[in-house]
Amino acid sequence: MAGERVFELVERLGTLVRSERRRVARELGLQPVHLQVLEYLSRCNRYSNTPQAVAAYLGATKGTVSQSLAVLERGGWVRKGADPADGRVVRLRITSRAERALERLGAKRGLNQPPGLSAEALRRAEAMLAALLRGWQAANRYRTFGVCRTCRHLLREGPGRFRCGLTREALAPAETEQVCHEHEYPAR
Amino acid sequence: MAGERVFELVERLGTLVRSERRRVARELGLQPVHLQVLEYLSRCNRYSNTPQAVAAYLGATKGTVSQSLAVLERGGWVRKGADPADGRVVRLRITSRAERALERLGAKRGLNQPPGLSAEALRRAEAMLAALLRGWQAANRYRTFGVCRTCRHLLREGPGRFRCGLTREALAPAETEQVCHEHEYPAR
DNA sequence: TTTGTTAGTTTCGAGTCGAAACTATCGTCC
DNA sequence: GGACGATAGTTTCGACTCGAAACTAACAAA
Repeated sequence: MAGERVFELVERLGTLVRSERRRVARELGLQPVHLQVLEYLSRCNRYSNTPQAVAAYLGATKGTVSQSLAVLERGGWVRKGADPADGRVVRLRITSRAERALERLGAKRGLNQPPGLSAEALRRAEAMLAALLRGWQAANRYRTFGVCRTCRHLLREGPGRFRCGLTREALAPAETEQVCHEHEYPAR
Repeated sequence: MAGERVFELVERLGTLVRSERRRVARELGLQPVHLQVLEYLSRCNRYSNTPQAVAAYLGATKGTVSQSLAVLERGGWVRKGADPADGRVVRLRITSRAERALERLGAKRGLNQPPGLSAEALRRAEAMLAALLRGWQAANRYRTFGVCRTCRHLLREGPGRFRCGLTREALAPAETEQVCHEHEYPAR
């Protein structure tokens, strides 16, 4: 069956990406998972920077994430803060040190792009992978972690004026490009 | 840049596949990596069933793999044997117990195929992913771990008659569908 | 006020992982 | 044939992951 083969290819690609990440993480003296946490926190919006959201994103338990965050905090990569509205909630922010590290990493990552593929082929691959991801996430009821721009809850109130239909809060245009743990694709 | 976005999508897909694998592994009382090892050993050919090949496949060090294999052997999933020609080499075989477990797993995996994609779309996705994988592997000089059928070393000596150009040995048709650690795509 | 829920932390044991030191075997070169 | 170097694996160490379960604290509702 074709789905089987696709599954396998994604696995192999995943192995490659992972071993690449492992290499980079070691350079920074971090575990691969730490890098994933930092990458997520650097791209998520203000509703999604909690330990719980990180756990959902990684598909790990909250206990595990709690420990990883402790390590990251000790190392000066992440700072924890209290939520003004809810005393139970912890708000996570990456430090400027982590930001700089991620920037260097992003610059490097641009270098190891798959060669031998035209820009057009890359665009098609991107669309295909996105569809694949949506299908799988829907089938397995995972959180989708998309950006607001593609979310069913986003309200467009005018040119450059946005609002989240869930929280009723206004969103800056730049914020609609961030990842949200409440993200849902529109019903088709 | 488009490559960046593709990289990200592959990562997200990888996370999904991994958390799915974690679930299945836990059912069997195994670590996710153990499952990967068993899957590899069930599909590789007779040149590729060594600890070193497993390490290359996983992108891990031989020390790490050695420990994982010890765990798998203790649990009765894998058996080690000596190589008749080279006293340094260990040959790995999965037990019938492991084979049965993988079969049940494969049957299940068929169920969680991405829905909402036509057979044609799946075929295109497959080709796209394969090209992506080849590009990345070539760029980073990773071993490709393809099946003999797609290898530059495979010699076709007649209908249903094959030979490996590296080892000079004859290969049964079924063997040309197995994964090899010496695999290389033809020069383009 | 009690009861239940939610967000996080802590603890435990088995295992991962890389690095480095180590053993054993195989080729090669003189 | 013996020395040397390469190769295949194993072992050891320390920091960390991971899930499960017990736990704390804050919130919510009845």
